[in-house]
Amino acid sequence: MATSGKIREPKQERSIETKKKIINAGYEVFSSVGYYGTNTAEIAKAAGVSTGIVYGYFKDKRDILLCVLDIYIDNVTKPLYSLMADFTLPIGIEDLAPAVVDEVIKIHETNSRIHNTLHSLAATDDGVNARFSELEHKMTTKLSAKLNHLGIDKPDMFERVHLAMNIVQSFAHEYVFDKHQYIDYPKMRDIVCNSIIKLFV
Amino acid sequence: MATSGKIREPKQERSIETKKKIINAGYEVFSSVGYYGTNTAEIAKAAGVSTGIVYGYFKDKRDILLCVLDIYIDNVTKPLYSLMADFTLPIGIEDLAPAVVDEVIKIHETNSRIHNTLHSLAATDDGVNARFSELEHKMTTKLSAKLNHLGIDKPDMFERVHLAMNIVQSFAHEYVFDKHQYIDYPKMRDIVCNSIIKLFV
Amino acid sequence: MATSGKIREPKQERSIETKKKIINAGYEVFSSVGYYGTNTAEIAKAAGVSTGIVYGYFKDKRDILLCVLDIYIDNVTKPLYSLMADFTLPIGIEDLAPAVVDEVIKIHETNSRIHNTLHSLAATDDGVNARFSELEHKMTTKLSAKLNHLGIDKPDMFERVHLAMNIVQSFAHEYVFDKHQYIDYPKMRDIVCNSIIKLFV
Amino acid sequence: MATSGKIREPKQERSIETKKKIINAGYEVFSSVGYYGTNTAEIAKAAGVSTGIVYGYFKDKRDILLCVLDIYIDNVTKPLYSLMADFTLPIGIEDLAPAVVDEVIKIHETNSRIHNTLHSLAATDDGVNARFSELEHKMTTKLSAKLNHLGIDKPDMFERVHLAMNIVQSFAHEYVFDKHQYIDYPKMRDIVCNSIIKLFV
DNA sequence: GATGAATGAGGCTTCATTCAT
DNA sequence: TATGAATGAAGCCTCATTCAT
Repeated sequence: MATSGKIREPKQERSIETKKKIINAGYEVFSSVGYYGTNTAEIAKAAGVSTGIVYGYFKDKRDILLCVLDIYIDNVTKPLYSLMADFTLPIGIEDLAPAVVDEVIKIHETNSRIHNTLHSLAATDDGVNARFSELEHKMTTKLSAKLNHLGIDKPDMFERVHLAMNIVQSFAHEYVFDKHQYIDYPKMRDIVCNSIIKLFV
Repeated sequence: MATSGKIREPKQERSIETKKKIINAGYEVFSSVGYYGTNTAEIAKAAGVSTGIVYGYFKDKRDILLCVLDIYIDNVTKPLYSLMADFTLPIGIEDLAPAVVDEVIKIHETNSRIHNTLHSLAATDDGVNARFSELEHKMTTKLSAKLNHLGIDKPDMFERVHLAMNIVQSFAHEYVFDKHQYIDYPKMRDIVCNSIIKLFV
Repeated sequence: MATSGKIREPKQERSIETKKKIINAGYEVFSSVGYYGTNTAEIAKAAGVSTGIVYGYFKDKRDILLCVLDIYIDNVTKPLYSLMADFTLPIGIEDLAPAVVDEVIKIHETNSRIHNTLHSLAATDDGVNARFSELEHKMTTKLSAKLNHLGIDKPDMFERVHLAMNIVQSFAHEYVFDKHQYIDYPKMRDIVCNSIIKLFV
Repeated sequence: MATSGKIREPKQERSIETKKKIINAGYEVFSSVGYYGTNTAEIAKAAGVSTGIVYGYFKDKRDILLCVLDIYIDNVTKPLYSLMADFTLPIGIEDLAPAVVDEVIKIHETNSRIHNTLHSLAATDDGVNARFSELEHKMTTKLSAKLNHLGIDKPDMFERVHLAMNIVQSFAHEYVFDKHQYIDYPKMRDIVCNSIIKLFV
């Protein structure tokens, strides 16, 4: 993040703490009422700081969002990377797929609301959009490499992995929000797993 | 839908035309800069009318959006229903899937930007969200019935159809925005078709 | 009412009727929600005419109010003049005062709400204010003359009559709105009558 | 009174000062052009502050008015209460009445215009109306008690006191605005005093 | 005369951001 | 650093009035 001269890059313990508090407050507030449904005063209040100081740490409101996005990306990637690290040979896609699906659901359960907010903004904010793309790119690359490493290989791996990710993500979203009463989500989960498996066998 | 007493329910040619102009302007403006990136004055200007008259036809800014949403839903459903009507026996899922995928891509090419805007709002607007859910429900039901009618049957049809729709939709989105340079979208299209086919054989 | 060239002074039956309908509608609407609580469209609607034609008969919104004020003044003065005409010798202030008080109450019962509205505007509208002053002036003069004619005479008659009118009016207002629960209004009426009587004996 | 979360309940010197400035500006502006004849921007300007900060201290425009009403009530009641406190035995209604009348005139000379504005709104605003009623109630009660204490007693005291107040008030109003040229106000004052005296002897 | 659609100025209010302390 | 009061641009909406038909 290119921070202009006016914005402090906090070095001291206390400052770092304050900045974190604001980001966390932003995370909460943006999660529950969205970016446009809130205002900086509320974020400051939720963080337990004054309105003014927010602009000591952030260039503007969007800058807070960008930091929240960083947190979100961490929240999403870390457990997945960690899960991937746990996969060791011998393991087949049959075991891998459900594990990933369930993990993504778990991640979504904690982050679905901020996901919504951030995703909403990707439509109009190129910066946000770019980060989502980058995230997908990284995940695709990492996952492909991992699968390859585990002996799972097919032509057009990027395309398959990417598609798999799309499927899992849109399913996790539905699952968490439990949008449709006519859908049996546990059953759907099995079908999802199966579809993914079939992508790699 | 429920228009209060103050809102004109246009009967005359001229009124209907004006209302349409505003909705179309809303469609354009919301498409290009999003709901929060614009204001009623700009919509009015784009429609070639005064600010005031907008409130003669719509309760508020959101009401315009809701009408744009109606248009969007029409734009999405009509060609699909029409496509479905064209499917007649004998036809297999192998032919059906690519046709649907290509049609959805085509639809998305015209409506992707408004789709983004509307989808963004579903996160914070229950009304918008409900309409999207309803749309998905209707599509799922119709498609299931159609497949069944064509002799394509499997257990858990709703779950399969719904998943298929999710897959197609998220793919079409990617395809249209051509987000990732490392993805070969035509190839991905084939994989998508294959995944869908496998859901129903 | 100096009506500018654009405003028709209706000559035809039908036009006169339309103008009356609008004034009556104004009377009703201004009575129930006040001058600022309404708008010309509502008046037109209540009158069963179009918005546009209102400006065929009236210069502006205020002009309607001024005509309503005329009606109000008629409503107030006519019954009082008629009552005064009924007073014939021999009659004393003891009989006269209660009769007037009761008549004013009766008048207020029908016109209290428009009275409120009009009185409100007198504070900021010099025209309205002037008409109220004129009304009071006329009433004072007429009443003084009548009393004199009936042999009721005192020094400073204008002052006494005017005060008497003030008393009756403020009482009638309270009586109609029954504002204070701790007041026994019938009793208060008797005291009011007595006070007035004492002004002239 | 009930200030929502967003409204500053000023604690600091500076805040209190600003709030006062706005109320005073409201008092002036509402006095001279009425409630509907002005807008928040003008009030802010008159107070020497920005438009925005007004909404830091007040919920809306009406809220300012309510605070102005508080000031008005203070302006009216304090000198009267103070005058009443000065009355000590032995004193008769003959001395008391003129003192009160003159005091009310004095009060009205300073507050007549805001009185007009506020009174105007009582017609359509229940809150304002209620406060006026309450004020009258309090004054009636206090005055009755005081008179009783001074040995002035009659049946139906509330009715008499209330009527006396009405008389004084409507007279003071006329006196201040000097509405009628044909009225000799000093003479009228004497008649008013006499009427009041006669209510209590 | 009559209609009701259209105009556009202006009011109320919010809120990202700055500033005095 | 920190506070929270202050700024002012901008958004949404209303409504008296005009105008095309």
